[in-house]
Amino acid sequence: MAKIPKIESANTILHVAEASGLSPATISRVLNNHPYVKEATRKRVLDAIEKLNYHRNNIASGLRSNKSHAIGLIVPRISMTFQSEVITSIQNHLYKHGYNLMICQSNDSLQMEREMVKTLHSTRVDAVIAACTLNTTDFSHFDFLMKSGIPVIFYDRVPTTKTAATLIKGDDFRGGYLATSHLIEIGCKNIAHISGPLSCNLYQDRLAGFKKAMQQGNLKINDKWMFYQELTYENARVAVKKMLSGNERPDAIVADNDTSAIAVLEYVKEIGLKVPNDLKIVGYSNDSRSAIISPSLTTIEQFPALMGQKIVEALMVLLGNSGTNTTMTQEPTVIPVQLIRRLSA
Amino acid sequence: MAKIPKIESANTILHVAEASGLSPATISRVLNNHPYVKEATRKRVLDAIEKLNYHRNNIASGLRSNKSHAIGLIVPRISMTFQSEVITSIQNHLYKHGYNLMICQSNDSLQMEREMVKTLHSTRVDAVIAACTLNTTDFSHFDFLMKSGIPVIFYDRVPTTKTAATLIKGDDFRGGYLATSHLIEIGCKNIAHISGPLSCNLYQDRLAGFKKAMQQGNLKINDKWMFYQELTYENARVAVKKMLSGNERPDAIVADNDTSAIAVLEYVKEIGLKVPNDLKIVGYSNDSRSAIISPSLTTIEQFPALMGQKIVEALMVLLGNSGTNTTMTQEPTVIPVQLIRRLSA
DNA sequence: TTGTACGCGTTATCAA
DNA sequence: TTGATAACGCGTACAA
Repeated sequence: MAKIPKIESANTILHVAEASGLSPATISRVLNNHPYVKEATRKRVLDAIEKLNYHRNNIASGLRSNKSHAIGLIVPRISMTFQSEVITSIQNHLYKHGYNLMICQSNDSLQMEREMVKTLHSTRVDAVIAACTLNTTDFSHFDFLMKSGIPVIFYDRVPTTKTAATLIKGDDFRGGYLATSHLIEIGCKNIAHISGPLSCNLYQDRLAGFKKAMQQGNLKINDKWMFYQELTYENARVAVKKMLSGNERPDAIVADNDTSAIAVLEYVKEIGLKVPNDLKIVGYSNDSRSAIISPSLTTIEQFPALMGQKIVEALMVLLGNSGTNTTMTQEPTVIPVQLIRRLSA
Repeated sequence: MAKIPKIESANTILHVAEASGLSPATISRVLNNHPYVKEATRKRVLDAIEKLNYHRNNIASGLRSNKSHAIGLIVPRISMTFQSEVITSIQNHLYKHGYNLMICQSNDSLQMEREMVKTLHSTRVDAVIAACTLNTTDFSHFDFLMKSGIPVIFYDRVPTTKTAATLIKGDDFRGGYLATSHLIEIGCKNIAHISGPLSCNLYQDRLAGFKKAMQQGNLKINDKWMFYQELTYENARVAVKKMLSGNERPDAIVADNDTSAIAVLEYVKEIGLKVPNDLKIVGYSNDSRSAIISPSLTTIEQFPALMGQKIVEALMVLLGNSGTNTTMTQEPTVIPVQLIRRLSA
């Protein structure tokens, strides 16, 4: 037999009003830090609030004021290292500004992403932050939010076409460039590239950086060494196997994430080649595994915590909570990247 | 000059009612899948909803029905591998049941945790899921939620004292036991232990498992080899340095997380000892790094995805959404653990 | 500086 | 099976 707990239904401003001998309007004023409240009155109200253990009902408040103080976040997968670090940062900063974070993951499904936009609209979040799926090339489902007055910030995976949304992205061009030109500087001539799918801006930009460095180094790109694929461990393994089975072998590989670079590194060790002597490898993301593997992996740091901070700063401007009167630029905010040199290249 | 976007203010059920020539009440019935709506009427409503691109205002709905369809989550840090995998699982399962996830991180601060309980109460979440801070020994701030009719589920780091909340925990006793008895089976006699702080149930239980295995193996516990500390890389390094600088040296170390085990492994390699020959090491959590490091790390798998699933299942029972009529047991639900044997032990 | 009265959009109750 | 009406708790225009 389950015991039925006695539920104290929550106090309202009416209770506080009664307890303090004031009107509900005054209570509301105190709660919202209105001017024109006598200090003594404020104190009386705060005492009553304390005594009754009153907590504002944000649902009712939101209905009236049209502000939920919740921010929606759509993300492909919470547990991807880079994403989880951005999210950690976003949540910490948002909380300081009095906003809550409502989190949705699309699992890289475009259909889920579309659904979640609707859900977040229904929830009347004050804004939406989104990192899109790998295959989102049409971003029009987000227009609905903006038309309804809900600002949208895209980060990491962002639209390449014109949009009214705010964009915050890593410097993927420079990341691709740094990785490649580092290899060239240390003497590589035959550089392979494991890229992500070009439907996604990230990999377009990294590829452009790769090409730029190759061109500057007067190196030819060998199409047999270029792979465009989802960046899984298995795919990378297949790719490197192919590359190393031909007559000509690359002397270096640039991979667009650390998972792929790790797959390469492990395969190469398995078949008895030495890294970096026989083959040099550069990854992307500075995943926690990259410092641990041996030889440790040279990779590109993306500063996820900084990205989270910039996202929230931009959001506060959009929501009019920023101290500064900054006008939003239409240009994307670009988060820097840095080559972390370790032993693999 | 920023251009002011034209904001279409959202349609309400009143608009839908007008467009379909029905009353708001009927629209609401359709939205909530009430019985007693004629099929033809339902169709008429759905058409109007479609035409107007209507989306229910969950804030208003929540005010009236006293259900926000949001679940609060309090977690020490989103980006810890284990936590982020549990969260991923929780979010995926919750979404299927039509609930949103509002996420807060305490950064292992008890004061933040207390604040967040209040915030989530104000938000009128339908339930709260919490993994507490390392130093939460008094859980009374959660009582407030339960008194207000908001059920609480603790997972991973749970209270050891009696509580009305639902508990879902890993089998930490067995994890500690498996790690230790494995070492004993392969011949270790002098086993050290790097434990977390005993304020936390996790480490109490793992320690008890350790002791049980030691006792069964007729092995003596050497107090100089027992460390109780926050499980950081640096702390573990200091600990192992101390252990290996004495006259007697352990032949194996059980660490309560993989970060500590990795710190041990790296230090031991630095000073020229061989793992597993000179020293055997077992970690805890099956962190992604543990398979990558060399030698690869023997560790304990905790099945975070399963834990997330069980959390949501328990929640649906508490919220009365479960198909089954299961009565909640008062016993904690225990998620199994498994020894992952690799090369370090 | 404070109080009165109304409305936000939805759902529940009751009556038809 | 459907409609009229009140209520959820709060914020704000307006009056005092």
